[in-house]
Amino acid sequence: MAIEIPIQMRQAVQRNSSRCAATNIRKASRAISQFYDHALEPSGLKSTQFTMLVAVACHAPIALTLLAERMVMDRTTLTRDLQRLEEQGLLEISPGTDRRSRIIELTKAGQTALLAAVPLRAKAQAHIVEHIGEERLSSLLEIIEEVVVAVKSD
Amino acid sequence: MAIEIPIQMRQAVQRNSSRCAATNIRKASRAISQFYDHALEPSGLKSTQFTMLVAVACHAPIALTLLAERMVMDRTTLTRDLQRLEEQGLLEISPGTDRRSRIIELTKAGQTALLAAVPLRAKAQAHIVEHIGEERLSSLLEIIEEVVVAVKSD
DNA sequence: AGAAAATATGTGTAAATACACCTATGGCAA
DNA sequence: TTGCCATAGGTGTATTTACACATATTTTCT
Repeated sequence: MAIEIPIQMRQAVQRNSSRCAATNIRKASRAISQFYDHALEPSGLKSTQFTMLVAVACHAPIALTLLAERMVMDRTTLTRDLQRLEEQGLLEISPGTDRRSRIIELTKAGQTALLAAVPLRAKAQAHIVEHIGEERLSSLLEIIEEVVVAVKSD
Repeated sequence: MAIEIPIQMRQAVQRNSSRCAATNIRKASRAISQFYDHALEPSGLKSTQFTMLVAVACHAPIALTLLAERMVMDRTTLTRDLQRLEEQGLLEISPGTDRRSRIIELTKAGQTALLAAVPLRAKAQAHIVEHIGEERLSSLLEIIEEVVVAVKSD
């Protein structure tokens, strides 16, 4: 059964939580991901997939676990994300010399898709820079990196 | 078939994309969500659920679509997130006077869970503040709010 | 009043995410 | 050499997320 929340309690909860880093960063993550998804639509890539292809392009050939660490992402998440990209023919997953490991590389189609998406991403980013300026974008990137370090130093 | 990425192309892609707002904010979102999830574990709430209960506590009684707008979240996402919280007895979803709409309110159990979680969240946040300082947290919150506005003004 | 438009929500489907648990392989020490 | 433990990865399951499409009401206009 629903209850009425006393006004003092509302205010107390709000004071304590309105500056919640997790809440606000997740909110921004949703909004920005949607924005970039729409911007990347002509390329057929979602923003998450674009991010993945960039990471692979920069590090390939790289093993799965190492790539997961670089992306601050759970290894098992990466397994399935990469599977989808492999199904789409954008990258290749092959066993390494150590037969336990999987080596991730771009295919030609993956490289083509990535190069097509790069200017679309740049345009989306330019829209944000127009609104907030390079300075503040730099500050943002700098601070969130510090936050990532902070939450991992635990 | 995998291809080798020329070093110049790697560098070009990396230059263009390493400052990608979407990539970096999603990365931070993953890291921070995990950190808060662990911190909230004793309360039985995940950070997403905590966020939801806070929003409901602050706005209840509120209709679903309006709550979705406040949270910058897709309406249909909220439908299922709220369903789970309802199943757990933490909130109540009832039809409003307009029989199309659903009104969301906290239950007593929801209020109890929320109050138990508030100090856990505060402790998690304190850990971050210790590392980056109040100043930079304020900057972060300010800038991401600007980014949210920027991507919605389209 | 009746039809059309607007509003509020739900469902099917799929991607991104992570945790607990399981398998396969490699390295090292007794 | 064999047996143990560490390392690399995959699977089952569940949550968070959103889009396309469908349904139920309400409002508005003629």
